[in-house]
Amino acid sequence: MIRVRFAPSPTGYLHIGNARTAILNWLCARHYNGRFILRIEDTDVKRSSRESELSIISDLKWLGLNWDEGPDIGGKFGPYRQSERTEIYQKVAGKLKQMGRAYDCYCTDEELKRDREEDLKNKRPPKYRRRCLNLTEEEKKKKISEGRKPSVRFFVEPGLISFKDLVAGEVEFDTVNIGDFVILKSDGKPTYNFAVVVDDALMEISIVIRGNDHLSNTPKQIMLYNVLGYKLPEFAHIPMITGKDGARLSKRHGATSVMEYRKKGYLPEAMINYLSLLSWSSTSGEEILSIERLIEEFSFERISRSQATFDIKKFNWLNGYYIRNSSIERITELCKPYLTEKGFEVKDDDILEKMVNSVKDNLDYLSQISERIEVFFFDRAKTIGEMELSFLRESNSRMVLSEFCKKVANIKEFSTEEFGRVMKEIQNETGIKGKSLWMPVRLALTGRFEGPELVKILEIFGPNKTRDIIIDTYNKYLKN
RNA sequence: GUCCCCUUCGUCUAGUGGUUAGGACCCAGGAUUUUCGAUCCUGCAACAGGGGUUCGACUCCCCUAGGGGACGCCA
Repeated sequence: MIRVRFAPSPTGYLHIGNARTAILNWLCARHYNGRFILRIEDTDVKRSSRESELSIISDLKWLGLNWDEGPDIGGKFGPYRQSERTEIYQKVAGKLKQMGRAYDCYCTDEELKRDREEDLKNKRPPKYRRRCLNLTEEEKKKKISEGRKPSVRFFVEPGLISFKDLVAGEVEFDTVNIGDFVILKSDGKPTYNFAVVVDDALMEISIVIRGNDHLSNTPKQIMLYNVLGYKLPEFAHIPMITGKDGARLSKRHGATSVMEYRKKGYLPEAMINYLSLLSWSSTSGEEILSIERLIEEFSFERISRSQATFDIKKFNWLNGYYIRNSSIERITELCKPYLTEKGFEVKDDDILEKMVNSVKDNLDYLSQISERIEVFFFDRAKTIGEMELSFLRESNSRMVLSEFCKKVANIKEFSTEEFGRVMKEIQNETGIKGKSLWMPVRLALTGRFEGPELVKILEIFGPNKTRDIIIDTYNKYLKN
């Protein structure tokens, strides 16, 4: 049974990079019919919060990633929150101390920092100097009486650690480059490198899929596995997602949280599809892939080793594709909150659907809806711009519109068919056609060069209102 | 500074010794269109550099350069 896990730290919103890690874990679990476990790594008391945990869970659910065991639903390997497993870590750390593979360290942050800076200044790799390795009982007592609380460090033995990563391939590390690292902080909480090993082992995680930034942590963890006699899992370090400058995705690259994209109106299936395309490709070469296809095609072999740049343009394209191919009912429903926010209320759902449908094919993301269908709520001919106005004042435009007004003024029951017939007449009589013929009408009606198709506006406004607006605009700007 | 990873069009990628180096996004042009867009078609554009190995290297090896990551009582 394949068991994989996603283990976020609840210190903020779900990050795009973490979301991708979650997706890959989930795809792997579903592909192999294994179990997907959610574990909360909240050992940093200061930075972790329940709000973050809740928002991460909410985003994961929105993406459609369901887990088989987790803090909210339990499971037989629980608890699934590290803050609730403190005694476990302390017991294991105690065992390590008994084995002589861990020891108390009384160094203060300041002392450690000073050593570090000195190493860096002398261009030496910063490494713990084992100041507390051979402390006598006297010295320990003295430190304690000074009010120092010890942390616990793992004793690193020299040697070569190598393993075969499912993505990175064969990797080897020399432990001389690794200092004795802290496994238990002075507040009694475990550090990441310690907790992750204990939990992954106890929760019987069989494949550890995580970001490539953890690759150099792996030898530390393998030492722990070995000393503790735990069964080693397989490792799969997936390439990181970067911004345009090649550095890991961060705030300065723009939106980095799933929440932000969610709010902007990106579709979850588009996000999963796009993120799965980063550092991975289908054997078929296709890029539009359903969740089912992604599960079916998941394979470590097709995950590339190089980092990928997050490209918002391609994401927009893909999201637009999904919007275009979703039902008008769904899109309309999803658009409602954005319209409400702008005060665009439409009682009749049929009309609203028509409005949304008139621009549905042009959206990158849903929140664009309000500006796109603004034309139906404002008389935009009243706020016409300079460029638009000068186009309207060209002789062709004047001719088209004056003819239009003249022909239409005496028609009692104006209809859509009538509208078409009148335009045809104008075309025949003046010889003006195409853009020159229709743009004046569009401008007079909407005040803008672009917008929904004219027929669709006509359909929503109705022939009479359409006519009235055009005549008004003509009278206002072109009468003399 | 030390260690680890990476390097094909601007971006995401295909490619596992012999290909006109393919696709997608972007961009440009055309078609269509009652605007923009959407759609269809066409085009632009890449093997980081240098050594090997080989009859033959994008592909295998080494070096250099560049990028990224780790070296925290953050995860």
